[in-house]
Amino acid sequence: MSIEQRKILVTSALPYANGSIHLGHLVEYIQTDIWTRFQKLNGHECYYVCADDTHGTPIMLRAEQEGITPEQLIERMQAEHLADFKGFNIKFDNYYSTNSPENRGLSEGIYLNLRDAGLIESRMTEHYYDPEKEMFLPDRYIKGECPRCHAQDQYGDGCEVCGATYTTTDLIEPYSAVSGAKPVRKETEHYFFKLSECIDFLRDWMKTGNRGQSPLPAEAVNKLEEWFEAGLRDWEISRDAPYFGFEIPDAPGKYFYVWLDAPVGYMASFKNLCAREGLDFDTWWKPDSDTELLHFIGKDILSFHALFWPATLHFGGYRTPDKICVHGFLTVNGQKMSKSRGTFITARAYLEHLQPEYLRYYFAAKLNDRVEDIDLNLEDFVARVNSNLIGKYINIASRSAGFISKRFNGKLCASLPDDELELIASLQNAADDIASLYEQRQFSEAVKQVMALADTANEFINDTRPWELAKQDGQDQRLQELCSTNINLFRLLSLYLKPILPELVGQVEAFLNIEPLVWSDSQNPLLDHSINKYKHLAKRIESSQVEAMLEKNKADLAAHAGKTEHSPTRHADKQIAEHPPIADTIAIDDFAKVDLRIAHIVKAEHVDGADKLLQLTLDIGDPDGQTRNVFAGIKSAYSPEQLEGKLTVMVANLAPRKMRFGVSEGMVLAAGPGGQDLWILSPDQGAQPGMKVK
RNA sequence: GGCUAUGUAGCUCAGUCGGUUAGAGCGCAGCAUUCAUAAUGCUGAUGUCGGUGGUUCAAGUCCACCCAUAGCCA
Repeated sequence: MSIEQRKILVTSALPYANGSIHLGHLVEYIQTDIWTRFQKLNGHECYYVCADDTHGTPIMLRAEQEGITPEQLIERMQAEHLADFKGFNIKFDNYYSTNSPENRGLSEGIYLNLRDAGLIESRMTEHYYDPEKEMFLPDRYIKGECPRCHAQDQYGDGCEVCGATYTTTDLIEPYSAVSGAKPVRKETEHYFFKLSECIDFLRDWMKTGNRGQSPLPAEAVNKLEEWFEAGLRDWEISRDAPYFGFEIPDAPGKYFYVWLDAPVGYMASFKNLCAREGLDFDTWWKPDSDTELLHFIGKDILSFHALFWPATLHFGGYRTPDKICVHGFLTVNGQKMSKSRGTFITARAYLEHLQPEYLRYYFAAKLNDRVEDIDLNLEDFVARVNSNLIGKYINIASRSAGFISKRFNGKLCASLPDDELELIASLQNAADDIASLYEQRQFSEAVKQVMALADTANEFINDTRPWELAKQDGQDQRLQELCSTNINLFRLLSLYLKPILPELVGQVEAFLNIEPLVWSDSQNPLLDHSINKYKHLAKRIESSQVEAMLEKNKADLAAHAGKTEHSPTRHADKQIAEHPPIADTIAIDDFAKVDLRIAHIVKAEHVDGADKLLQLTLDIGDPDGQTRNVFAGIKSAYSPEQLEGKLTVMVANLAPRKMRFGVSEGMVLAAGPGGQDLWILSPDQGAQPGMKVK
């Protein structure tokens, strides 16, 4: 394949410096890494840059809680992140930090350009303020009572129990999740980016991109149409001190909101690389640059990358991205990753028990160019790796190499008969198709095609029966031809898998005694060449390894419970606060007012139209056999089947409350911050329905 | 609640413009094979295409509603 050399800059979303890398993150880094490795094998000038996203309130508060500076915290997290990425053979050309001089300079420059273009405006706005902590609070740090269903401890943006969405100011009895203090409303000046004025540019960019092609997948275009339809709101880009971030140049005491400088971190990381490698930054970032710019992101941060980012770039004086590659989320065993189920698997826990390239292979076998969630089914993972990678692919080398080293001193034939050359050619001819699948990020289809070629190779070996020739006199030459053919087939398969399995194929190259393979090598068979003695290249996964990983992961999560809050998404304001402080002291009489009873969950069912609720039928030992009907906001943590038959504790004398779906006659007790991290209480064995808890 | 997606064999997924009997890999069963750290080949069984209703000569595919899963609503 002779092609013009392209100049391509690729990024993955920046991981937030407040949490560990987990398998969900890795979908993205592995996807990006495979794509960039493929481009490099194909001879293009391709750079893959990333950085830690280091600013924002959660970092500031966590550092404070640990008694260290934010700089110390982000340095430690960056080292952790880098070790995890290295463990999975993610090869960045540069990995940097948003807390860098380059990023400060670029962010300030973009801001000033936007200001000069008349797109920055300051307005007085009212926000919640924590008088004890003396700081403004992001919405996620305000909790209170839901204005619709009156559930307690709900966040400022929506109710986990009834699913209502509202704004923080609607909360009843709000309190600060940082200090527990009652927040006050306070006016402050904020800076806004007038996104509303960018709508024509964005509509146009969404349709035709930089080169007449939409930079977005169809699903994302739909989503943007929806946003355009609703009209774009201006974007608040400042935060008040105290804040860990960059101070706004012409506004002392005001800081850039973390999401302003985070994507600029892509540029900053690249600028840092330019300085090191002598590249010209402007060639890549000037308006109308003829280089390519691609961002790989998860579907959760589409708005930042498809609205704010292109608009800030365009009006800030830079080029816009050519492509936003959007992937879905990772589920484990068909469900959202969950700490309580032990499926919130960290990169570290995986690496301690399993080989990184097996996960790379599994993800590759499922990834495509669409915004779809992919599932890590652990049983399927074991079966698939063992049967495809070991049984089909590695086995081809293993069943041919012995003859070559024992009988022919490691030497491959100098020439092959036409039939064998034809077979090799049929694999060579697949190179273009497979390349185009990699290019289009259809990795699952690429893997499928490579595995079909591996099947062809195994069929060939079966049909030609080299092991029989080995026992016959005078068949040496034929045996050598066949085994040389098989080694050539194996070499081609290895090349085609190299973007996915760089480390394993590195071992293959050592075994074959060849220079690192590049894509164009597919067209030249390996003949008249000495290979090294075969050492087994890869081992099967034992399911016990997976179990050990889950155990270890569970133990880690338990050890860190309450210390670090993870979030399935990876950015600042999604992070959840620490435990609320202990409430005011009460007298025993106050407690005695609460009538707690052991309840038997007779029935649990989904509620039509409710996002968070399960309807429970509870038996609390009523002599007439009367049961209680309770709506509990625990759907995100439990399925009905998990609950039926269980014993739990309920408040039996709570005033019945009319909810949208019926009357709730009490509440069940549960602990945890919410979402999947919610655990209902259950009594020790022997307790009977109706017993009073005292 | 609104929106964007997804739902096809035990598992993981293909399925183009609506067009014969709905496919693949894995797993499973039987046979063959023993070069291969147990790996391979051949043969075979397996489906209420999430549900209901509609459009059509014809629906996995188009439409409406519902259910489930995930995400977004800045």
